[in-house]
Amino acid sequence: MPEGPELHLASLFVNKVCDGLRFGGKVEKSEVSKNPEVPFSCPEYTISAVSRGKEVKLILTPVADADEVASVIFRFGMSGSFKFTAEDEIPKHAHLRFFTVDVPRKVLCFVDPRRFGTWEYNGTWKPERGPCVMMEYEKFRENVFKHLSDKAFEKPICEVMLNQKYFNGIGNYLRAEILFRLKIPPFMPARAVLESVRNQSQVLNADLPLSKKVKIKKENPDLLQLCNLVPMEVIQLGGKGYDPGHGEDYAAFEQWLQCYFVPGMKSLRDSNGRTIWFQGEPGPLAPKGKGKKVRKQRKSVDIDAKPVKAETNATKRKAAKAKSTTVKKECKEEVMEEGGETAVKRKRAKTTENSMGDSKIISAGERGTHLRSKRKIVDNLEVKISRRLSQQSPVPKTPARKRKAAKLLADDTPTPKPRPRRLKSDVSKQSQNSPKPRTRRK
DNA sequence: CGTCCACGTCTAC
DNA sequence: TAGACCTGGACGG
Repeated sequence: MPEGPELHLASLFVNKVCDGLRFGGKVEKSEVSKNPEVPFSCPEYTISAVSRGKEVKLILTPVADADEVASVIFRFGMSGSFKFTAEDEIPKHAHLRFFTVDVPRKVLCFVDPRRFGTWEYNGTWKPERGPCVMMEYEKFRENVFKHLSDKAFEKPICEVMLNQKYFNGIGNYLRAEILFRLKIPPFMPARAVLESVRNQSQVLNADLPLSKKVKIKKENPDLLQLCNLVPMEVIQLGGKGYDPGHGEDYAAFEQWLQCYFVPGMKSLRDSNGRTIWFQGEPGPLAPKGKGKKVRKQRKSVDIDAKPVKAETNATKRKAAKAKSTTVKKECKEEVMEEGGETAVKRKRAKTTENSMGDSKIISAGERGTHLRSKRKIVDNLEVKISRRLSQQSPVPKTPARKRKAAKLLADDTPTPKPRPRRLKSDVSKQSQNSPKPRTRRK
C-alpha cells in the first residue's frame, strides 16, 4: 500500500475504526519481525493516527492519564498496511498487534508480508525526510526551491522525485502519473525542470489580479502542484489506494491510473533499477544502452495481438540474471538479436515498450498532433492495434488463442516481446472517454 | 517447478 | 551503484 496517499488513507482508516474504542494490555510483536518491541502497556488507552509523507504515527493515549501519551511511527516498506479484525481472525504477517479491552476482542494489526516496513516506539518523523507533499504543500514547495543548487538535483527528474528529502510521499506510481500529466520526459534534468517551474511561478507573481492568478494556477498546475494534487486525488478516491488484490476499491484505483503499468505506455529502468512508466520521449538523461530492449507485454485482450520476440528476451534475461552473486557483476551481455542487430543488455537499463514494441508509431503520433493526452493514447493504441491486425490474421479472442497467435507471430517476426504484468484486460470497460485498455484482476 | 516482478528504503563495497 | 532485505502472484515450461 505504500506511497503517500496510502499512508494517509491508513491514518484515516485507523481513526475511523478506532474511534471510541478502548485498547488495553500489552502490544504484541510477532516473533519473526526484527523491529523493536513496543514496551507500552496500559489498562486502557485510545488510538489515533496522523501521517506525514510516507510515515504514519499511531498515538496511544492512556485514558487515566492523557499526559502519558506514547506513539509508534511506521514506515510501510513495500507491503505494509493496517487491518482491524476480530481476535480470532488475525491475518498472516500481522507483525504488531493492539488489542481492545472489550470482548469479543478486536485487534488493530500492522500487516506486512515482505517485512520491509519498520516502526519506532516513541520515535519522530524521520528528520531527513522533507515536508509532506500532501499535508505540508507550501513547505514542500519552498523546500524544493531552496535546495535547487544541491547536487541531488543533477539527476533526471524522475529519479529526484523519489528522493524523500524533497518529495516525501511520492513513490513509483505517483512520479509516473505526475510526469505523464505534464508530458515531461522522465529523464529531463531535474534542476532545469524545477528552475523552470520556479521562474514560471515568479512570473505569475507579477502584476495580475489575484483572482486571475488563482485561476491560472488552478487550470495549469505545475509539477510541484501536481505532487500535491495527484496524491490528493488518490485520497479522494477513498478505498485503499494502490492495494492490488482487493477487489472493488482497487478497480477504481486502476481506472484512475493513466500511465503507471498502463498498456500502451513505455517503461525503462532508471539508474536505481526502478521502472519508470511514461509516454513519448524518455529525455536526454535516459540510461544508455544500445538497442531498445523490449520487454514483455501483458497479455491483454486488445493489445494482445502483438507478438514479438518474447523468448529472445526472456532467455537473455535469465542468462543475465542467473547467478545472483557471481554473475551479477557481469551485467553486460552481448546479445544477438534475431534481426541481426546487437544489443547490449544492461541488467538494469533495459528499455521496455509495451505492446507493440514499435516506438516509432508513438513518436510519430505525438509529433503530429496536439490532441489531449487520453485521446493520444487511444489513437496510438488504435494505430498499433490496427497495424498488428493488418499484419496477421484475425486476432483470436481467447487467451489461449492469443498466446498461440503471438507465438506464431514471434516465429516470423523476431521482436522481443514486452510483458508488463497487469492481468487480463477488460475490453468491455473501454469507452470513448476512458480509452485505456485496462486490465484488471479476476 | 522456476523465473520475474512488485507501492521502499538501507549499508556496504 | 550494487546488493540485501522478504513474500507472493503471474507466467512459462
